[in-house]
Amino acid sequence: MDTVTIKDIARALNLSTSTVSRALRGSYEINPETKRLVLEYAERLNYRPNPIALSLKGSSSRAIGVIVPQIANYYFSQAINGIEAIAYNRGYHVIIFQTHESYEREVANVQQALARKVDGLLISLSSETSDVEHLRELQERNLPIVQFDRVSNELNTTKVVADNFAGAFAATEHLIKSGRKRIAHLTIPPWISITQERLAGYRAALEQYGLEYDENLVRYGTFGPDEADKLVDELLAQSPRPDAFFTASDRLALGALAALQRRNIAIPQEVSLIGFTNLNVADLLSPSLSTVVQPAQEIGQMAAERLIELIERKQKAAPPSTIVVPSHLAVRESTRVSE
Amino acid sequence: MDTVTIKDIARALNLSTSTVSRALRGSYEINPETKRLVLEYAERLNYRPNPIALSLKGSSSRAIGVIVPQIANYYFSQAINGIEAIAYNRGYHVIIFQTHESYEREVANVQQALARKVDGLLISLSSETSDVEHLRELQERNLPIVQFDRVSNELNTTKVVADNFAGAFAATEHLIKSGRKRIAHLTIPPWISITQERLAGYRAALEQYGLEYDENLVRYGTFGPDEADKLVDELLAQSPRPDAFFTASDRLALGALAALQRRNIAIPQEVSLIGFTNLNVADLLSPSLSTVVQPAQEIGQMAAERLIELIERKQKAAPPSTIVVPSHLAVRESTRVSE
DNA sequence: TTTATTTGCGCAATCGTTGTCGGGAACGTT
DNA sequence: AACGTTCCCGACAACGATTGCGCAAATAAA
Repeated sequence: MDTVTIKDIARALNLSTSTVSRALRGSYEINPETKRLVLEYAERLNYRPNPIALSLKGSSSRAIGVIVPQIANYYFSQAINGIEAIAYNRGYHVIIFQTHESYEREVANVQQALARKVDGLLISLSSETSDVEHLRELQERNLPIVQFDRVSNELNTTKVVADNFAGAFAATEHLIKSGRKRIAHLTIPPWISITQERLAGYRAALEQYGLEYDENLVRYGTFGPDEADKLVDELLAQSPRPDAFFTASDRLALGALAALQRRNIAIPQEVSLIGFTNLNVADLLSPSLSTVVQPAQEIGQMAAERLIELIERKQKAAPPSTIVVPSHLAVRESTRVSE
Repeated sequence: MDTVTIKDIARALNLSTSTVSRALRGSYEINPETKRLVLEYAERLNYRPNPIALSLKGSSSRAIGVIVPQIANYYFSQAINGIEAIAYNRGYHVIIFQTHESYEREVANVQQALARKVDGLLISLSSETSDVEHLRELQERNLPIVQFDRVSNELNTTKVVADNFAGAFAATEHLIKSGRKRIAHLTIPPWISITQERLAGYRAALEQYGLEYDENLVRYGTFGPDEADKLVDELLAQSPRPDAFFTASDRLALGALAALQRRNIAIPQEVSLIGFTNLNVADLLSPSLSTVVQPAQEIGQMAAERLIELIERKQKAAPPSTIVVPSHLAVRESTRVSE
């Protein structure tokens, strides 16, 4: 009584549903005149095919699942923004799932996405995830998957990531060139892909400039609140004290900034601070925060584009590859030494 | 071959699909023994009912649609976070739509949500929306709707909003009490509900403290980028010059802050600045920004709770009401005058 | 005129699940 | 012995759309 179905059209035009269906999708074996009639009537009634019926029929659901640790995070919300923009243009819907950094919820979310018959999955792994069997299974069932940001190399899928190595290298190099010698690295859990890459970039820069890598200067946070305080304390307790902090996430950067200010440590006079973040307010902070800028939205866009290509081309799509989106250095007050 | 259906179970146990279906939902007219058999087998095969088939069948899709202007906005991403948390607990999925502040896309999104057979809709109107016929129609079709944040009073639905009047009143009062006399109000488009309420709070405070309301001090922005600059210029050009700015959104607050700094106007010495925002970095800005804090996540949660109640109780749910979530004042440096 | 071929369309199955109906077996009641 | 009840369960249709198959009429070829 409510929404128009193919049956309504068939009844009204005294045709069979098959004919209407074929007319609507322009099958060659329908009389042009009949076709016109159907099309006009459908237009007039504002007919829209029922996507639920279509998914049930087995074709596609025109929905993609997006699994991220947390929506209320500037990085991910921007990435989702990019994803949604592409998906919308291509006629797909986006169903969002949050893992809240929990492996269990990630597995549950993957199941749910599957049950919803999403045509493909975009995922950024939770910090707890080390085992990726739940994804491998999907892959074997031929569900298109694209990983982004936090990816696992155990999984042979297309991946879209920022250039973490180069970004970390550039940040570290910048600190070294501005005269810093004991550069601490405050980062996220070690088993996450981006942690490794950033750490590698950090080490490579140290090495290139003849500074020793001291693992006591590296601290791994989780994603809990206010843990930066503790980590900063531990690092400051060392002697000689670090003269620079390189942090690997928004939260840690802000946490470190707040922690240092609370301890009345002058930035950048006493210690420099640079973040690997995505904050749009970095230059309004006090002091304005130097950052390695990640193109979150672009990453989301590219991931969505790749996924849709995978969905629509299936077998004949390009083989899994890793797309590295460049990041760039934004130098601001927090690392500006005037000596 | 892939996912387990009720048919597989029926075949394996030599039963009919009807019986299996009934056994699974514990119908009383199934032999307990049979029931046990079915349940066990289903458990073993990890059977999950196909939600697509269920939605087609006409019952519920266990999905709710969320329509917001923009995900990459701290307010909305937090609200969505709250929504998702509640939805997840109650077994619902969240399908996200962005309007990008476009009326046309809002209408399209509403249609899409409908086509997806969402069980209910949470919506925060786009800034372009003045006509709400597209929603009234849904309402007449008995689709549960809850409006939040940017709501229309043309529509008799449950609404969840921050206490915009009280928040604006408190902000204005605070500025007045700290000695400000010409308080400018930088706000969002006038036809949005929250604009009206905040404006009313602003006016009420002026009136209560015997200050004249000057409409030249009120400027309406859109949601475009970098427009704050222009508005700030216009306001500063007046004489006497405003000695305080009260802004109504994150973007305007940050824009005003940046604009004032670029003009080398000292905050709070020359002008005070207070925002009606949801920024988590407000106290790390330079100067730290006084704000009226909106409980975005809580608003999302309450909206989701109300919606699900509406969905599950249908007719016998509570009648539409407006839930006002209190906001509070956070005074920081940007309004701290030491005279 | 008879036989092929094309054109245009309908029938029925299908996807996974549920609701309506009805029917056989076992039991209890006269 | 005949009838009425329960108790369990299966057949069938339906939700909205697609699709393989087949069939009739019209046209072309023989």
